[in-house]
Amino acid sequence: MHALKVTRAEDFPEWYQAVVREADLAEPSPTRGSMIIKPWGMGIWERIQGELDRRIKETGHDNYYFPLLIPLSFFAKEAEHVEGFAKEMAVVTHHRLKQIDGELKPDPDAELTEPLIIRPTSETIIGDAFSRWIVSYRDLPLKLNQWANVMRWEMRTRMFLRTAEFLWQEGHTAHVDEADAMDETMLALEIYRSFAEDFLALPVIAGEKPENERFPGAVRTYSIEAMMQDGKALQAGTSHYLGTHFAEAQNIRYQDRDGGKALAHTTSWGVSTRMIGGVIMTHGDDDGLRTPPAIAPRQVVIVPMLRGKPEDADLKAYCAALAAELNKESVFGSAVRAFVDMKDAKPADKRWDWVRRGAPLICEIGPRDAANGQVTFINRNALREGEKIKSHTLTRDEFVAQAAGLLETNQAELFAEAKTRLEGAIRSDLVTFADLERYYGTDENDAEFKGWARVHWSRPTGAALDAVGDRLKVLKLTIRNAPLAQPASFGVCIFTGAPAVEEILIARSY
RNA sequence: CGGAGUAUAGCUCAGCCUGGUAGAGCACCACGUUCGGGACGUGGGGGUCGUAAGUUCGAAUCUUGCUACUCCGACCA
Repeated sequence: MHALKVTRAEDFPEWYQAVVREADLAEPSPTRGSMIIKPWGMGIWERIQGELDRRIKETGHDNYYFPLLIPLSFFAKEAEHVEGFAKEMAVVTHHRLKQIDGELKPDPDAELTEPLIIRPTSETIIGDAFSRWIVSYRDLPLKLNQWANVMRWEMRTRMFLRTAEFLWQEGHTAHVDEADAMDETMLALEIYRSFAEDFLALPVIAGEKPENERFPGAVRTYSIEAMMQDGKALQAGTSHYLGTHFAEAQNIRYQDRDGGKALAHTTSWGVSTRMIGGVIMTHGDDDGLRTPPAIAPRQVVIVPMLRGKPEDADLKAYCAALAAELNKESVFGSAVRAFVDMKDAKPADKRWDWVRRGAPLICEIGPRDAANGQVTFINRNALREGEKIKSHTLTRDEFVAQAAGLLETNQAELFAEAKTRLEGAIRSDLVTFADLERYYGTDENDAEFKGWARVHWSRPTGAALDAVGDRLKVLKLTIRNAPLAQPASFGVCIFTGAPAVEEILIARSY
């Protein structure tokens, strides 16, 4: 009897929805396509924010905040960029409401002279600021970051993975030349890779996106790709080298040493609340989420077995003291986050609430534990032995001394498990397109687990690349990226038979 | 935006075919019994059946429009 009604094997999308709901991560909101992020979900995002913000600042970036609303005319300047986002922009056109025939409507007399766009991303308005702030080569590099919400009017939304409004971090930088901007692009990508692996326990493959998957307006786009438990790929972060496209569109020029005028080279990079979706689909099980300890808002949850009797006072004191001792320990560079769940509810219910949320260590302390100076706990990573819940008992001193180590072990185990799955599910023996068709098949009802394929190709461009995309689309596949780590020599292109120049990852994706 | 499905209590759903004025389980509240672990008994609160219109003496039930959500696709970071 699992804590969730749906299992991953029965229906993966339903299971995902169930985890989001049952783990108290988020719920659908009355606003179309948007979600209410609940405490456990927001707590996870706050941990992601805190650590990533630290790493971003550590590498020489400062935080700024730009406005939510962007003048429409700003988008007209970069053709590819506007083409990429035009179909999903929310537009603000009025500044007043009025009762008309008993209905509250935008006041026709209060139409804005220029419509405002709710930012889908901030390149344009930040570029405008850059053009004023950058005068000399001495002003470069300019390395900015902002934490913000953005809105893209998506046709089909899914909690955390693709919502109309989402939270993210967007870095924007300007540099003297391509070499310096490319260094920055790769630095951001490496921050994401190491952050995902070290902190979220998400093994990822970093690489360059093919031409047809680039960010609108980018010269080169890089991504980190993670593998979900259904074998699909999730793009968990992106970094773009924008060349001088935005500099040209927005006149970001500087005076160089020789007194000449030159265009700045810009970059942008971001990760969003989508990462939480990746954590769910990587680490969740049929009892809910297993939250990686590094991002768990509460790492050790203590559930006192209260019985509404006078002895409860002693038990509460014991639990409070235990939490205080744990809080003095440190793990992942911060204090251990221990919490006593004093909610007036049945202990068994509280236990299952924390199991579904995925608190890494759940202590269930009864009067006998308190009397004997013991701690009885379950480890969310190894919740069951067969069908039965497995509980452990240590002395209080032992538990306090070992807690940080247990959390670190759990973090490492989650990563190792996901890494093994990732590496075991990449086929590199598919060398012809027929091999690819045979493996992925075209049967609509084929629910068998399919991982990724790592294949050689000749990097076709333009119409030839579109043709490749069409052939893959039949198999519901897309090119994810060309991993940074490439072999010394190549075979032939799986699509054209021409000599290959690169290895790429192919997968079904979110 | 196309295809399919769904919409009845906080949640999961029954009732609809064959129209007669609202049900179950879980959750919630009270009391009691339990108590090293998703306990049990008794009692109780809670729904204008997504929405609008039509047919009818009478609509959760039949008809039509609309809306929202889920899944698949298209689109997309």
